[in-house]
Amino acid sequence: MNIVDQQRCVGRPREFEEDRVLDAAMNIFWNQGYEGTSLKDLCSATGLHKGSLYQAFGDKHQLFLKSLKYYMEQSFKEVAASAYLHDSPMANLRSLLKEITIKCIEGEGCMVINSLVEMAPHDQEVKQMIDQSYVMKQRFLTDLIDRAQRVGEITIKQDSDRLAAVLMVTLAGLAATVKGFSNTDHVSYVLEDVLSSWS
Amino acid sequence: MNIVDQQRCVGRPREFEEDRVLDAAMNIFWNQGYEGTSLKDLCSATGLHKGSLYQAFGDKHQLFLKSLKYYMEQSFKEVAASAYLHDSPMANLRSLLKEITIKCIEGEGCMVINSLVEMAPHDQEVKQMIDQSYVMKQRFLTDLIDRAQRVGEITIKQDSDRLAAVLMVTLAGLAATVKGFSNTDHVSYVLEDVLSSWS
DNA sequence: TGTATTTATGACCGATTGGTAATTAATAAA
DNA sequence: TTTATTAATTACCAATCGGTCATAAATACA
Repeated sequence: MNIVDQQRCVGRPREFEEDRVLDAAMNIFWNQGYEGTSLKDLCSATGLHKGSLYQAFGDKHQLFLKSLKYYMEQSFKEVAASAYLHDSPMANLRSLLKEITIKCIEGEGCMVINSLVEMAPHDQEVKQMIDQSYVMKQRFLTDLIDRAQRVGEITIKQDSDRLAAVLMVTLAGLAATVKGFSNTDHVSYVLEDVLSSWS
Repeated sequence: MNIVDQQRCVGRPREFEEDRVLDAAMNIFWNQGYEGTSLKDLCSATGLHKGSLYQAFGDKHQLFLKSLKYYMEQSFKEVAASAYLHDSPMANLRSLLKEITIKCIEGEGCMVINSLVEMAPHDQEVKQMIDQSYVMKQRFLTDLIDRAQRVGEITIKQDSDRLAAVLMVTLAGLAATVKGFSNTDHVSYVLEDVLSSWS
């Protein structure tokens, strides 16, 4: 019944771009957490009044879920590309991890890890979202490690699955650790050190 | 002027043990975070009315700081002992990490990492407390690694400082990761896998 | 030019927030 | 027994919380 490209053309037109609002909401949730962010904060960050916010995105919790989803999509896009720059799988892995590290330091953490720590134990929807992305990311890493192992760039003494799990935990640790450090030099080396012990 | 062991003996005596209240407050902050815990929560957890809570521990933030300090002391005591069980430094390191992992899974995370993620960027006092304990713990690990390197149980290809930093980040990652997993099998192996690549 | 429909705005809601202060109760010292 | 001192309890506070609703404004269509 619905025509796919049908524009909403009845009634007063929206005065905001949905993605720009989502981006603003994402940033403040990322920075302050769910409980730490009030509707007032969200209004001043997005420039919308709360009535509009509710009509467009639902209540605070729904808006958070949409913000988190938006974060996951954007951050993955931004970072995944750097895993296809080189011929060598190991070089790709390195540049991927380097890119993640940089983004993590720049953003002073990762919204997924923040939400995992704050909400996952008490919020089934958040937990599920994070779990899904976790599985996908770990698979992404496993593939990369697998290829590196097949060309002899990484030892085959350990399973690619388990090496990927190590990386996932290390990345989570990175995202937590950067929240407490002004000097991020030490942190930048950790992933390199982990990789260098795999050759 | 003050006699050290002088009991407070003037006025109505307290009906609670300070440590028991601190333990209850710690547990609920640990579980729900700072913003996620209300005074009502704290009252029902401790059994005290808020008037008493304020008189004895100050406001919510001060009570949190005292709870966090209490957590740090208790958890360190509980865990550090397992680093002196064996003759081999590597065996001591292993049992220490195993013990930390178990406690982390049992407690569904670590209050220090929770607080780091939620509060450190916006709370200077929390940040300082965590930073101090971080330095101490890393030094503790560095010593252990150093001894293991001197008896040839760990490769000297990498600096003990940097290996300790890797462990610290991995442990932070562990504390974050367990908050999203019902099945903790995979997680238990991560630290072993890291260690096994150091031999 | 109405009319229908959607959006923007701000007043409004009850509940809860962290925090205070007055009152009562319990003890030691005088 | 009176007095000083501290603790327990509760009534109370302004501010803020997340959320709703009535109204005005802006568009497409008839």
